[in-house]
Amino acid sequence: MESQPASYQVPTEPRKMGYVASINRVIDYIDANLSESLDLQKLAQVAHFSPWHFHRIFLALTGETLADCVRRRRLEKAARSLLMVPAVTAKSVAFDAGFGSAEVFVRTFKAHFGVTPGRWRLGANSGWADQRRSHLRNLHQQDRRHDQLIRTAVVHDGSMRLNPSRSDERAASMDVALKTMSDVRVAYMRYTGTYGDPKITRMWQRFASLAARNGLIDGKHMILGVSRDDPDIALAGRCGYDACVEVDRSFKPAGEIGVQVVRGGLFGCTPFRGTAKDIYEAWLQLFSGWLPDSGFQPDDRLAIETYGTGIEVDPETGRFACELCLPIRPL
DNA sequence: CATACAACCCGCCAAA
DNA sequence: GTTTTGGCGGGTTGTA
Repeated sequence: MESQPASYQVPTEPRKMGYVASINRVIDYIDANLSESLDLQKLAQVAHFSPWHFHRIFLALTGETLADCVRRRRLEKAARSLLMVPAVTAKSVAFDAGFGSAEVFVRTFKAHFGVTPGRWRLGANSGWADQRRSHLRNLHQQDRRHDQLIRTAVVHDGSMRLNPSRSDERAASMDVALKTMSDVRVAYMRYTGTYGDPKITRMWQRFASLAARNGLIDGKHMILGVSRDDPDIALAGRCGYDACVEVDRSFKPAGEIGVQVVRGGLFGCTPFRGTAKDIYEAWLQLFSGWLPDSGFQPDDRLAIETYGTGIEVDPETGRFACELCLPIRPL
């Protein structure tokens, strides 16, 4: 996993699941309350641990401290806002994301992304792409089994900047439907890492069998995948993905499985068929191919993959079908 | 799980 | 006017 100070003991399996649930709950809380003040006391309270104990657990399992996590989530939100809403001043973007002053915002932004917010907004963020690439390389040099993933991820990285013409062709043929979805209460299992990683497929298998055992895959409950991050902005290895299944009020979180509400609203939806490796590029098509000329702008809700009420994966090819739903609002 | 302490970071003022 | 940098005190954080 991540590099950790040697003195920390990673908790043993059964207990670890409970910790994972607390950590997920706290991360959900952070993301939902970025503009509030999020100090250690408050977050430990959310997790029902003493500040000291929770700080230690969080660091051991996520590889970063709570304060670092809060700061990073704020920076990532601000970075998105800077690109998404050009009319708003950098200062108010900073306050929206929960920074206490413009000065701190500029300083921490530059320390994290390597450029000032102003330059980032002007599109001078290619340095960040390089940085993410090299970070990805470092991650996987520690783990040789992922050699193939490096290649695919780097190719994806390059293709999104270098080849706009091809996406234009496809945009014309892309069929996108506008849909309004309501909020959905779901049970979820969370993955944190790199999009496109085969570990996500394995998590889906674990999650599906668990859900089936609990009678949740019954042709009535909706199955969703939720991408929690923009891979162009979040550091490789820190992108979140939740495998979700709809549940009613009576369902209680247990062990590794948490409960959250996936926010509904207006989405631009397009059907997808392919393997887990292909899905990132399909998202890219929707985002950079369809969205710019659609008359809509991205909304800051989470992007959703809907799988209907059952998942069918071709055992031969690994192909599956779902619908990609991009949160949008009118311009 | 608590205390205690140094380092770090935030928030503020000034200014380029 | 907005964004960015520099400098500084006091509070928070990280860890022994």
